[in-house]
Amino acid sequence: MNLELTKDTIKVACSNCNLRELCMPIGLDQADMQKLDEVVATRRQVKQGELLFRSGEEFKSLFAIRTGFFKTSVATPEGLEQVMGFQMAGEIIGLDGIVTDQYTCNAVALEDADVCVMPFSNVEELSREFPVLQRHVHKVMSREIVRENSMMMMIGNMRSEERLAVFLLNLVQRLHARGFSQSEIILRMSREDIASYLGMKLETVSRAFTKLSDEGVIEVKQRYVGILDLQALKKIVNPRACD
Amino acid sequence: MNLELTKDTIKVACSNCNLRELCMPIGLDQADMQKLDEVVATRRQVKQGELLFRSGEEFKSLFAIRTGFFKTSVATPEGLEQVMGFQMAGEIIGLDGIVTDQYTCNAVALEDADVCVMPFSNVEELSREFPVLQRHVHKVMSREIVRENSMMMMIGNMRSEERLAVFLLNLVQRLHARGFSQSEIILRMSREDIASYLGMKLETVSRAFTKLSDEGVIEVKQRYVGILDLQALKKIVNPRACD
DNA sequence: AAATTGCCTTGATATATATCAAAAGATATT
DNA sequence: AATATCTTTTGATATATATCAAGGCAATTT
Repeated sequence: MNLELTKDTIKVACSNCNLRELCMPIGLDQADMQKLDEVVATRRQVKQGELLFRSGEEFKSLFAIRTGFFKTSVATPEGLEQVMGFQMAGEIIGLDGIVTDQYTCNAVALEDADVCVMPFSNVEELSREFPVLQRHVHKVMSREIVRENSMMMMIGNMRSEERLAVFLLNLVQRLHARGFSQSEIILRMSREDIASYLGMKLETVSRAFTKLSDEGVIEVKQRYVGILDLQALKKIVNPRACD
Repeated sequence: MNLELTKDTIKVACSNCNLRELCMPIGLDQADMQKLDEVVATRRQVKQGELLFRSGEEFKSLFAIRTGFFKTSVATPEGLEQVMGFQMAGEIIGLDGIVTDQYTCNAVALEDADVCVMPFSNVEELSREFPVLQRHVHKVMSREIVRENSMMMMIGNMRSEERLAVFLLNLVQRLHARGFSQSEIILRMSREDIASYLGMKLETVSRAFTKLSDEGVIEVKQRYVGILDLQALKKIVNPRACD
């Protein structure tokens, strides 16, 4: 494997990574796990505001986020930015590049980040050898398809307040799965980013925040969001089911 | 391979299929092609209005459409239907089922259809043996991710007329790639289906049709749509570029 | 042929969100 | 500390689309 070490690229082993439950297939023995360490060629650091990859750039690798927070987006024909998603530790980005051998998105770090570079040739090679990795890769891609399905549903059917509620619920759920609070969020993205992601305008996002805040469902102070009433938030999304 | 033949299931070889350029990897020799015939276990016929699979059903197989036209959709919490896509000959459906081992969509035939049943275990097994198939599967999934990206962009940013224009352009383009007219479409779906897919209401779709028709860009007679001015239709989507 | 049904179109009105504009808070700069 | 810059909030108004309601058109049934 071509392993070039610079000050920006530090090799780490997936087998020792505390995120392996998120990134890697489960149920591997130590020996296999060590073989799978080879998917990752290098690590790369991305400072806040910097691009991990840009639309049109040649696709070579998938990236597993170790730390940090990313935004993926594309430019619309009119020159606006459409946010496609927000990604955090343990998540894989770059899947959009496979089909045309070019990334279609820009991926920008919303906070200092550290990613594992997984050359796609490594992924494919090891996938052939390890069915469990193969299955894992397929699931990761399928999950992204399903996620986008539900985004389409949301943008097509929900009102602004509901969309914001879904957005916040999804964020806390993912953060909580990573050991963070299930009731507090520090937003890494601007209101404008949220607006684009949810298919609305930033003013509408702001008003939706204010509304939820006035209703006592959440507490908002800049980019801090506290979930005061989780049930109420869920009820906004789905008034029927009161789980 | 478990190959049960009933009156509904007829085995065919991909190597002789006239859709192989759409479904299968390109650049295979005859021998490899015949090996890959094994991805397809059986064929299945689906009558208009019938389901190929339903949400919640156990995921076993992907399906390659040989003939016919499908709609995939999910039910919203409020009991409405959200259309996720329309699929035609040469396209693969069922990818959403991989992640949870259950299909998340309903797939209903909008006209009598004939599909190749590809047990996912076959797909994975042969993918390990044939890197070119492996790559193909990855591209198919990545393409779906990118397609949904652009749907999100469209629903989030475009106005009703633009959305309808994109929809029609996409349809003719795909139909033309399959040897059909590049200026005439027989819509297989209702106005309501289109509305759901595009994130609008059926009345709005109807008005958008009328508008485009009044402007002389298209000709509409029920489910027949004639493209009278392709350039104008493209210009509605992207006023800047006049390609 | 008349009647039923389903789908589509059209019209009138309501409403959610966008747009335009300004002020208020933060953050960074000098 | 004061100034400038950027982000967010809030208000007033405009507008695109949704909603409600009725009528038209085709296909199917009786």
